[in-house]
Amino acid sequence: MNRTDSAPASTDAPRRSRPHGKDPVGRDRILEAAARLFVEQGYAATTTRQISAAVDIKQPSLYYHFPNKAAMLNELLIDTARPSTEKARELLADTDSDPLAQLLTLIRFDVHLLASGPSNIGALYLLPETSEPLFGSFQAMRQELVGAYGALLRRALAAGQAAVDDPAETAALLFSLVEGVILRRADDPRLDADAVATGIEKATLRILAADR
Amino acid sequence: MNRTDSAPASTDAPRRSRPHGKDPVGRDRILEAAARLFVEQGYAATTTRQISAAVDIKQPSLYYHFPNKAAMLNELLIDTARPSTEKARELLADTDSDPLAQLLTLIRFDVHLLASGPSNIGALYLLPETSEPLFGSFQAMRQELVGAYGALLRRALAAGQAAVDDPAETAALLFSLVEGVILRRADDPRLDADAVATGIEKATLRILAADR
DNA sequence: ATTATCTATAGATCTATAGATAATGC
DNA sequence: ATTATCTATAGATCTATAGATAATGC
Repeated sequence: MNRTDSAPASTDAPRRSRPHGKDPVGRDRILEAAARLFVEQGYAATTTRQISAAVDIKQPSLYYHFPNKAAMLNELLIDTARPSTEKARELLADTDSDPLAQLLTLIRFDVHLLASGPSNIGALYLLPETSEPLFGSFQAMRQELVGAYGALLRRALAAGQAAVDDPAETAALLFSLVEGVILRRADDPRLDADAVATGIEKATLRILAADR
Repeated sequence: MNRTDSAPASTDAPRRSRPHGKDPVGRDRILEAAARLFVEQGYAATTTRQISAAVDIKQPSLYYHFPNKAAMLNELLIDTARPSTEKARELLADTDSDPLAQLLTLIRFDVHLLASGPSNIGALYLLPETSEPLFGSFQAMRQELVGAYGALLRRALAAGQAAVDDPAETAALLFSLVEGVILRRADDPRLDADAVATGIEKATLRILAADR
């Protein structure tokens, strides 16, 4: 709405043109606006006109940056999921470290990702539209992340660092405990990321019977 | 889609008319169809035409049963949330029983509600539209339920049945653990309700340090 | 007379395309 | 010449209302 800034859009990117006397809006500002609206209103309920208004351009101008509305959601989903997936790969590749500590590291990483940032970006994961095949690469990333929780838990069990009856069930439960942050933040926008991270870490240790 | 049944719509309700030679569709079948579509596609993405087609009537005929689309969602939300809220009230009113056992009863009740039934009905809670003021009475029921988790946990702590650092944080965490069932069921439609309930109950006992 | 449907349609969108154009960089 | 915008608009919806009508119950 309030587009009055005249500073360069970016500091390191090569300088671009400035038609109509303003700085170009750029994909990133459009994506930020779309993210906030998608999280607050949902994907289908958010119109391209609302997105364009939020960055103070006309609705058809969006199509210079994106081929369609779904491409915006796809990019947001992948950008949001990527850090977790990369962290998980990195941890899985390191087979020399303490697996329980690695699992806790992954959990803390994910919790901070979900609990920080200006908008509840993880709520994008909960949009019904994400289950469409169009967003398959995002779904694959999430499945990879779930798999990493399971793999790290099995390693911790093999190392005698945890004691649980049903490893698959426990891995799914831990994952949903982390994702529960999205639901909690939706209920309470002022959620304290550190308090939540601490609570989930302690709960994890107890669930794994790793604290006695 | 497949509307061929000719049995009476209901066994106990007073017999109603049958225009056009078919049994009347009735609010309940419409709500079931709407629920499935809202869960699968979201509210905004589901058209009134899709709902009507699912019960084999024409789109405007819906408006004989409901004033508008939002009224369908509102009724679904309240019907879905009511059992949990009533159970919670009932448990809170009984101050003579074992509070930890009561908390576990409430958790089991909610998990079964979310994990059973033909569609993932709890996914209605996650629709972005539910945060609109229009659905305020639903939101109030959910807040009451969250409050009950907190109240029962505090009673259990006072009775020395649990040991946690941060009761408010723990209550919110337990609640999100239960609601996590919605997310797990969205990922895996064939989720085993009993296995999940057992897993969550055990996790709860450990989180509360009530198992040692 | 009442119930539950139907047909027809108004009015309001919403997404995306076509083509023009102003500012910039070379 | 390229970039990033604009105006105008096609075409496809989507929700809800108006009014007609067939089947049933009294």
